[in-house]
Amino acid sequence: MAVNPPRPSLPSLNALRAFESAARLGGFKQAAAELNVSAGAVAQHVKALEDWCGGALFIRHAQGVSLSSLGRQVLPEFVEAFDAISAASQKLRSLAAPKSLNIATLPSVAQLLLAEWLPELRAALPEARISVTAMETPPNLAREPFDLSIFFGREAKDEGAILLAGPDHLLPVCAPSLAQGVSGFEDLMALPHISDQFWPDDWAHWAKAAFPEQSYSGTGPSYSLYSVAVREAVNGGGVLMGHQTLVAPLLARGDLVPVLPVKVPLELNLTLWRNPVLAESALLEELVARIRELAMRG
Amino acid sequence: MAVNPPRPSLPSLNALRAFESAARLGGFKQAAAELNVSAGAVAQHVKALEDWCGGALFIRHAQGVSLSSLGRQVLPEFVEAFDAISAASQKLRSLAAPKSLNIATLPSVAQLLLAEWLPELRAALPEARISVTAMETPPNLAREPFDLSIFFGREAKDEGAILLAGPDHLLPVCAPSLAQGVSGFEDLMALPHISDQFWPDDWAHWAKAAFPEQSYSGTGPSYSLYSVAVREAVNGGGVLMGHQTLVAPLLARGDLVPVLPVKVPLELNLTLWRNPVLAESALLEELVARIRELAMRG
DNA sequence: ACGCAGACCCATTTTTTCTAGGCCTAGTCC
DNA sequence: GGACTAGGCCTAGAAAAAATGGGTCTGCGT
Repeated sequence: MAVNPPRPSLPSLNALRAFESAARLGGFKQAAAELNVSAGAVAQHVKALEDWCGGALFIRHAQGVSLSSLGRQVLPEFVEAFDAISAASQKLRSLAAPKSLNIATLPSVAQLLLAEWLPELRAALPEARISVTAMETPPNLAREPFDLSIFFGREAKDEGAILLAGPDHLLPVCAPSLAQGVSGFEDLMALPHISDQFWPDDWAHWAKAAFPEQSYSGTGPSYSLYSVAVREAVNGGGVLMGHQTLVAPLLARGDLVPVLPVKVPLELNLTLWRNPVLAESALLEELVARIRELAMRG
Repeated sequence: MAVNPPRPSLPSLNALRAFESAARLGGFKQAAAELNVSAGAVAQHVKALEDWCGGALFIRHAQGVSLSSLGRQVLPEFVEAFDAISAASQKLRSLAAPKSLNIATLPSVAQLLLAEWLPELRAALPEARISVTAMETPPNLAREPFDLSIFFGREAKDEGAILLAGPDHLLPVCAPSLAQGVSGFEDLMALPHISDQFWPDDWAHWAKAAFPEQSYSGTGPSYSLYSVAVREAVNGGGVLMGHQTLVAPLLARGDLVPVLPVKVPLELNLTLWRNPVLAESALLEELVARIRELAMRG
């Protein structure tokens, strides 16, 4: 008795993080996505925290939750605290491995642009260790361990955002051999339409903007990786609805050609974001400058 | 493929906490005590963190560890961040249950003083829910969920410290019946000496200061709980080396009497600490004021 | 030289955490 | 107004993480 009775303690850090995430993003589901767990796990953490403090942090509605007044009062502190943890971890990472530069980007950008640029980047920064991580959704740079991210954004007005290319355009492209004799919408429709699962509406969007009077109902093979779709197009497997930003190197090289000279602008700009919590680093500066250069050139 | 590839993520919060604790306290063992786990667990967490960032955070010596330069660079950020987490949690607790007041104290203080005071405290603060948690070592109020702590301290110059009683004194006490006819050191030595395992040197200390020319080699029953020792003394089981601060109520009531009129001062002051991270609270103010009053009176 | 303190390593066990799938509720869309 | 859907809740069981414990190693201080 009285040896080491369990002392009351603060709630588990993971529970606090689940609360912070759910409160900041406005839902257990979004928090679950951010934390890479199931929504149920988040719900359990939040419940544990509510049990600990004895008050409700969220008001449960049939569709979603909203912060209770208690939750609203404490949220800012937790956001700041977890921001501080993340920032400290990032600092630790960058101090421990100052030569390693981590880039997060879309699989398509990684395979079609970065793979193109990397030899030159490596040559320009021989001492750096550049890693590329492909992902579908942009990382929260304040919370995930990357130095840079390259994604398509609507407008690059966030802090640390750098426009890499003007508005993206859609244009149908295919292998040179396949393009011969195609001169109008009908000809184009007669060919197989390659599409990508990440941008499933590209064909419809292009058709509607380019040939509003025609009705488009396309079918064709679809791929989850844009680069595979591109490869198929290069191999003569059909016509791909090309994102100019991404297929530019292949157009320049002549591997692909525009089928019809009709470009449709999109509200997507290839944008580079720098991690806002990281300290200045000459190496990183240099990498950013090189990428800008390469993007401009392409 | 490319569905949801595991994204690199920040290190686990528990690993970061283990690092922070070990670095702040200067050893895995101390960190283990603070976190209520074994030292091996702390070592594993720290190792995981070192693997994550790829650098050593501690330099291992045969006896203990010391911070590496990397560890030294990032420690302050982590300390601040975890302080912020703790503060936010405390705020959550106090907002969710504003009427509950948690006091941490020594078992002896809880049983001999607080138990004495509680009826009056409850009467003075009827709406409050006062909880008392007994523990051997003072809590880190910035990190553990208590509003107040009451412990013996050398000098109350920390922030938030309030002296509850002047320097503590040792004096031998026993039941009135047993005290009769005891008039000197010899008489006292002839009686059973009750001692407490938390302060095992009380008798020797008192004897050396009060009767330096005599040699003391005492034996007698020893109890892990001071209050049990006190009860034994009240029941006539022997002479207890009393801490004046603690036995004052019993002396006042006549349950115990001084055996010899020889008090020896100690460098221990019963001190009350207020949680430094908590916001102002009228209820807490009132409780502090009442406790001061009761302590002064006793 | 010896004993000791403190940390490491690793297999095992315990605890925590996560998932899966069914249920419930309230908007929404024919 | 009935079906559908989104978003959370609950519970059991599975999976993963963390903790323990004991054997080992290394220098420091007697």
